[in-house]
Formats: sequence, C-alpha cells, structure tokens
Amino acid sequence: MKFPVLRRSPLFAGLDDTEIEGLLESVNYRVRFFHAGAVAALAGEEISSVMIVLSGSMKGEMTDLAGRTIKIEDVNPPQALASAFIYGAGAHYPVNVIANMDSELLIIGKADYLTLMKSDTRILSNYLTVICTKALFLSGRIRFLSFRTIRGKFAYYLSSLPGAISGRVIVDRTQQELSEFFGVTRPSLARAIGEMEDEGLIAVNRREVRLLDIRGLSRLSEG
Amino acid sequence: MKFPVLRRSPLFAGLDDTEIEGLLESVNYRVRFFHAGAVAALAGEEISSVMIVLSGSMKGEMTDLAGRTIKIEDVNPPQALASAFIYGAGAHYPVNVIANMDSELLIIGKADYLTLMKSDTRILSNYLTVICTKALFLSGRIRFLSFRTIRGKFAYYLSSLPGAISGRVIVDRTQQELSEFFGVTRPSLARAIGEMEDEGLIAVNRREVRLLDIRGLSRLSEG
DNA sequence: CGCAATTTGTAACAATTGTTACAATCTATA
DNA sequence: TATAGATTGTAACAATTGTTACAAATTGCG
Repeated sequence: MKFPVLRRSPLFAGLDDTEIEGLLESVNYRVRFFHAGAVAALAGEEISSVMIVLSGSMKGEMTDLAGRTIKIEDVNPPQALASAFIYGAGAHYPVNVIANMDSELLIIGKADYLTLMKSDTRILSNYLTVICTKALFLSGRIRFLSFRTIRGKFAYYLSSLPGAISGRVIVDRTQQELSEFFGVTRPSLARAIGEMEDEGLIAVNRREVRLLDIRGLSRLSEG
Repeated sequence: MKFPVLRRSPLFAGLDDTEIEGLLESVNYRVRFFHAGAVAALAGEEISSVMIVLSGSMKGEMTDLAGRTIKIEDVNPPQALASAFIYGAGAHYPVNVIANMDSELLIIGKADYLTLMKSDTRILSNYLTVICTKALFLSGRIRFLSFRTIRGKFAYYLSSLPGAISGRVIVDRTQQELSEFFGVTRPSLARAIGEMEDEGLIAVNRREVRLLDIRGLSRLSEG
C-alpha cells in the first residue's frame, strides 16, 4: 500500500488498502512534496483539486491589506484541504495554504474525484458525510454566535444538552472551552453564569446545572 | 412534465424535462401534500429523505423548553429542505418543519437520491455545488460574527470588497443590511463608522469609502 | 419638481462585555 | 497524601454596544 494513512482518512473510510489502491489506479493523481514554508495554494486561486495531507502539516493563513498574516487553522494527516469548499460555485481558496513543515499532499483533480465518487458509493457517501457534517457544525456555531448576550448563549446551550427536559444537565466542557465556543472571554462567561444563578434561573454545582426557571431561560435565548 | 418547477431547482439545473422525468422514474419517490400548519418533520427526527418544495411554502421553526416557537427560515419552491444536512453523520432535522400554507413536497429517499447522483453526473455535481456553496456562505458569516468589535467587522468587510487594494471601495449594502449581516444594531454600526472616520482611518462619502490608513484598519481586524 | 419613504447621522444613557489580576477549588498523579 | 496544574470564582474599572429618539439627507417615483 502506497499511502497507508488514507485508511484513516474520512474520505476513504470503510475501504481496505486493496480497494483504495485499485480506485486510485483508475484516475489521475499525483503526490507533491512541499518544503516547510512552501505555498501550496494562494487565497483567491481556483480550487481545481482535492488535496489530502499524507504527511507533515499544512496551515491556512490569511494576508490582510497591510501584509500581516493571520493563521486560520491547521490541517493534519489524513485530512483534506478546504474539503467543504471544493465544489462550491466558483470555488476559490479562502486562505493561503502553506506547509508548516516538510509535507506531502495527495492531489486528485476535481473531475477525477467526481469519477471516484461515481464509481464507489462509499467514496461518495464519505464525502457527502464530511461536508454535511461540516455544514452542521458551522450552522450550530452560527446559532451560538448570533445570540446577543452571553446569558442567551448559555441558556440556549443548556437547553440543547441531553437531560434539559428533565431540568438537570451536565455541562460537557470547561468554561474555557465554552467561552471560546461562544466567542467571549472566560471571566465574562463566569460572571454571566453567576448572575443567572443569583437570579434563580439555574443552580450550579460544578459541572451539574439544574434549570430552575425554564420560562426565564427561554426569554434569554430569544435572539 | 409532472413537476415543471424542478427545472428551476438548483438540484436539477442543466437537465431538461425529459431527463428529469426519466431519472425520477428510475427511483422511488412520492409527493405529499401538507395542509397549512401541518408538520412535515419534527426537530430531532432522523433525516431519511430529500424533500423538495414543489408548491406552497414551508418554514423551519424551533420550540424551546418553555414551548415558545421561534421561526428560523422559510423554504420556498424549488428549494430543498435541510439540503446541507441530509448526509451528515447521524443527520437529524435541526428544526420542526411546518407548512406555511397548503404545500406539496417531492420526497426522495436518501438512498434513492444517492442512486440518482451516481447515475447522472449533473445531479451529483449540482448537489455538491449546493452544499459546498452553503458551507462557503456559513463559513463567511462566521468570520464576521467572530470579530469582537464592530470596527473590526467593518474593517474586514471593507478589505474584502473589490477595489480594496486600490484604497477605494463601494459598499454594496445599506447600513441596515450590513448591521444585520454583522449581528449588531444599526445605530451602533453608524457610530463605529463615524468614529473610524474621525480617527482618519477611512473617508466616507455615502456608499463610497476611501481606505486612508491601511495599517490601522488591519490592526482592527485582528480577530 | 415635489413628496413620501428610505437611509443615514447623532446623542444620551443603560446594559453588557472585556481586561486584568488574584484567590479558591478541584483533579490527576507522583 | 502532597503537590502541581487546571479550573473556577470574583472584583474593579475601561471599553464597547444596545436602546431610544429625533433630525438630516438622499432616493424613488408620480
């Protein structure tokens, strides 16, 4: 097997080495090596292929008008680059793609990848799962970012946890993680939680939260 | 042609009536009628099919713990319901789906729709385009919602407009629209713009904005 | 042109959040 | 069971945004 890492890729889930190899043989693909710091794609450039990180590590990076660079995210093996954008209307890379270290990318043209999806239902299904799951994630994040107040975000978060109907939930993240998820600072979140407790909306005991005033909570998460 | 509205559907773009009809014949599908107010799907229910609005109008609606309903969005012909979520991992409807008025839905099982995608590249390509474009849209919105300050959002927005490099851009939305896009109130946006002008970062003349201090603007959109 | 509707500018005050710093509490593990 | 590290609680002050209300400017249209 040339690329054992592909077995662990969500795009090739459920396929064994032989099948992966066989499928790859049926299309054009190439492997490109990028030295640390090398640019694999520029922001605005058309996305013409599926690129899967085989080894090393890549990053997405933006350049603003003043030339400052801002790192957006890392992409590590066996993830694909910009997977949810590839087939978008006039798809262009939203960021510069740069190698964090010496890295290898498996590159399959968009049309060739379409062929793969048509020839193997699992490949198709895997790709659909990847992008739909991504869309679900993005959509959920927007919901939280759209609430105006921290109390609104937290109230909605609580109501979305399993057990909310019974009035008793277990928060499954640290305040630090929650605050990052909400896009606010950690002390502000702690204060908001404290105030909600003072007002009798909830009762907090570390990770366990009892929902005392359902109507009050629902008023907070209005929009 | 049974469903002429499908020609205008993004999922069937590029296919003529005969082709659409032929493809539909090859799979199981059904048409269901919903009276105004009828529930087509409940939040949390598994998504088992692609549902395309043929006539009437549907809406997505949430119910919170206190039983209050919040309308999320309308879906009109020839759009599909929850199209970007259908094939997600353990896909469930994120909202209740309810008929705004008497409506007809074309319903194709997930597996059947997979068959359609495999049998016609255009169907596959159309669906990929729809969900990738949706992911792009969501991703772009998150970028704006993630900036902490209004000035940051506006600075980034300006830098993303065509002509930003030349230092002169035309804002293509009203302040009202922009403020909704940013998730802030209109007067707050106006104030932020006014302050940025006072500080010499930009010069505003109605829709035309000159970028005077690129470095200052880029500092604002740090994130 | 003239009028109505839309869009934008502005102000004062309230509410919310960020920032910074430090203390208290919990948790894993040596 | 100590002890370091992580997590949470809290406070004071600055900065930002929301709210509300009204005026000015612009635009579309008869």
